[in-house]
Formats: sequence, structure tokens, C-alpha cells
Amino acid sequence: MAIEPLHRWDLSPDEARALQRELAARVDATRALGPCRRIAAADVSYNKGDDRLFAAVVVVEAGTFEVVERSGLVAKAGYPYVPGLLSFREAPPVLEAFDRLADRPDVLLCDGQGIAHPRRLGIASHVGLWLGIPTVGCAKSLLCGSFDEPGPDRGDRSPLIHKKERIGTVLRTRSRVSPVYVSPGHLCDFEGAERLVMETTGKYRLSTPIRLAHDFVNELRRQGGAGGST
DNA sequence: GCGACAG
DNA sequence: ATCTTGTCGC
Repeated sequence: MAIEPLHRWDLSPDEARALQRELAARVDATRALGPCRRIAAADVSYNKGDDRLFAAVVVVEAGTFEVVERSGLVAKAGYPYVPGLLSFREAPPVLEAFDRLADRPDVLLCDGQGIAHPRRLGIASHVGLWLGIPTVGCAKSLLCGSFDEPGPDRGDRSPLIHKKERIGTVLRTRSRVSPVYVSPGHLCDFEGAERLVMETTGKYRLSTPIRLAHDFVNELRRQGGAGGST
């Protein structure tokens, strides 16, 4: 199951933004999210003065959160961090890690925005187009848009709006704790995105699969942080 | 022109 | 994202 390349990654910032506008037109954020048995989450980590990125994808069983499979790797960063262009830096290694999975999960959660992006193509949407599976963006902070502060209890939510358009949901996953910013990546609607995040969140602020991916990728970074593998 | 700006 | 100690609160 090889991933068919959609486009090149070595683009100038202006070219990258133009491509995002084209790709955003192909994103489907109206599809209802079906039952998800195998849930995956991806995350990326790196050290400050190092040009290597550590990427990981963790797959868990719905309900029990039992880890079914994990995929991790180290790769050279091919793009700098530019607000709004995060996927050009982190998507390549995430796609590579995903491609190494033995079995395809039903949905992929990404640590970042979905369509809640200035040009409606956050990393979750971008990766969703490449993979052709449902993806959901769950970010810890806001990139763009405005909203009314959601209620203080777990489950309380408020629509995220940008330029008169609905782009996501500000969701309180834990009472009295800062909310997370949820938005459809691809092949998923607002309700499905909210439901997936709520159903995968327990005693912590972040979705369990995302936390597991975060822990795993940091484990890889701290362990392989000194030198390469050559 | 000024401020904001996922990870 | 990462660099870092203590500290407030349940």
C-alpha cells in the first residue's frame, strides 16, 4: 500500500501557500465520521539545535486504548517552521511513519489544526488528502479565528469562526482546564471530530492516542538525541 | 501599517 | 517544538 505523491514539498513559502489554496478545495469536511475501531495519532518532536525530526504514529483499539501498533522514525527536517506552513515541515515524516504501519487505522488524529487554518489546510487536512482516510485536527493553541469562551465543564464547547465561516470547535475536554481546538481534517465533519476527541479523552486534557504518540516520539528523541544511526 | 502566528 | 525549578491546587 504505497502512498501516491500528491505534490512536491520543496516549495518556496509563496508557492506553498498557493498550493494550500488549491488543495483546500479538495478537502471534504462534510462527511459523517463512521465507526472507528482502530484509532491512530501522530506527533513530531525535535531538539533545538538539531535538524533532525522524530515522528511517530501510534494505533490504539477504540474503547480500551490498547496499543495495537507503533511506528517511529528520525528524518532530516526539510523545511523550517513557518506559521501556517507547519505541514511542509512535519507532514513528510508523519506520512513516512504512517506508511510503515502494517494495517491501516480507521482514523488519524493529528497534533495541530485541520481546516481551522488561514487557508483551510492545517496539517490534519493536508495529511488526510495524502492518505485518503478520515483525519481530525486537535491543537493545544489557536492559529486563527475567534470564539466565545466555552462553559467550565467537560464537554462544553463553542464554535470557532474565521471570516464569517465555521472552521472548528473550541472544546473543553476537562472541567476547569484550558480547552483544545478541534477541527475536521478530511473525510470528517465537525460533529465527528468533536465526538472522536471526546471519546478518546479521559482524565487528561489531551486525547489518549495523541498523548501516547507524544510520549513515544519523545522517547525516541531522548534516546536517539545524541548521534545518528550510521 | 500593526499585531498575530499550530508545532 | 525545546530550554528548565519550583510551586499552586485538588
